[in-house]
Amino acid sequence: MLSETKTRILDAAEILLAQNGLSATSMRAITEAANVNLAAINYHFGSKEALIHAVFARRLAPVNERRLAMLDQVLKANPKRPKIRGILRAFALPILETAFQPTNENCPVQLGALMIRLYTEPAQVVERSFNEQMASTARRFVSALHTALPKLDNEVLYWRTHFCVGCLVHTMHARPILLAVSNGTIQCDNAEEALEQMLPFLEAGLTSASNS
Amino acid sequence: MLSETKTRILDAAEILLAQNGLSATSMRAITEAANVNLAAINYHFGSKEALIHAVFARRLAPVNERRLAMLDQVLKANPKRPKIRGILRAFALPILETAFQPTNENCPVQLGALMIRLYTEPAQVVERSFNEQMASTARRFVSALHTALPKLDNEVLYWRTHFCVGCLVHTMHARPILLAVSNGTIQCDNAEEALEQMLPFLEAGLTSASNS
DNA sequence: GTCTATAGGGTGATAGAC
DNA sequence: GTCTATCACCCTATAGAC
Repeated sequence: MLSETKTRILDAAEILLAQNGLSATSMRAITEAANVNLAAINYHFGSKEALIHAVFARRLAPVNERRLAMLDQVLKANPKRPKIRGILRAFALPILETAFQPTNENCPVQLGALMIRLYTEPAQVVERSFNEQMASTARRFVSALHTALPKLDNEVLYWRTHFCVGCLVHTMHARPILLAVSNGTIQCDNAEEALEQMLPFLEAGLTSASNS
Repeated sequence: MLSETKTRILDAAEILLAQNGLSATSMRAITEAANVNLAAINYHFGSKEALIHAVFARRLAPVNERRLAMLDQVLKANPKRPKIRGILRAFALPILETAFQPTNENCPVQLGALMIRLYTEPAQVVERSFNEQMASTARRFVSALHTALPKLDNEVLYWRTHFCVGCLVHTMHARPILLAVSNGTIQCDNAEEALEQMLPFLEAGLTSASNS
């Protein structure tokens, strides 16, 4: 069980890290927001880097558990030819929901903005988080897609999975851009709506002919 | 004409900003790499923020010029029903080429890693760069896609354009991830190869039925 | 477990000599 | 245009009192 202080630090840290990025967020800013002392971070986590890792681990672990549970369902329903739409949904929905669910009402932070740090911040800081939390999950999904699309060349499958991840990542963190380019037409404030737009696009891309 | 010092600062800055991010890159690191004095940045650019803006402007201006020139060609060839593949190519190729073209042989920096900062770093720092350099170009392309896909609902078109940008951005900056997940199968070291994989995927996504 | 105090160093920016 | 020197501030981490 986490101490209350530890939880308060994690809560404050994930909001600030998501908003401002990893290196732009100071331990001072975190401790002030969490109403704890500066030394508390080092006592509870050891260092800023270890705190960052803990922030990612807390959010990613349950997301990936849910992803794999949903994937198992999809594979069990059609073991020989699992449904592409189901695989994509299992990959996207759990993380999209965290991206559209504010952590608390005072600060409706997009967790997508936190996730994007895994892909963009200087490698060594988040590499451990990425490898521990994401790599094995990604391989499970590529393997499922391979079963669903047996005729697709392996190399093409890797590329297309990569494109799917790109769509997902961009959808999670670049909502302001979508809002701006669409002149305010598109608000997009729930995961199901985003998913409904995304799934047909991704499935069509995955199943398209390689060159036409 | 730029002074030699100014150019050296821009060259050094773009490499470091791309590698380490905006706030993690100090003016001291830049001036050391450029072999100029610390005060030179403030003399030539005024501030760190103004330097960052100059770095983006120098690279994005020619890219967007080329994009719009290519788009004009595509629109002129088929004014009433321009080819989707051509529009996508005009949007993607110019920036992909800069992403795969090292700025100099000493440090083969991916310019894609620099571009991604436009999407991920704290908004106010790059907002001006984004608005000045990207927003109008994006609108021209959305409008062209609208002409090419007249039956597509406006809202759906915005979403799908957004997904296309996501694929492109991810392809430009996340090459290491593609390399890792594919177990080293995919090297991907030139723009044409990436484009060949991307265009069928995006076109299929853009033209897919909205719900199936 | 939580605090204060501080070490030791990096940061952007600027004044002023040359 | 380019330098040195310096200001005022922020940073992470830790020692040691309570």
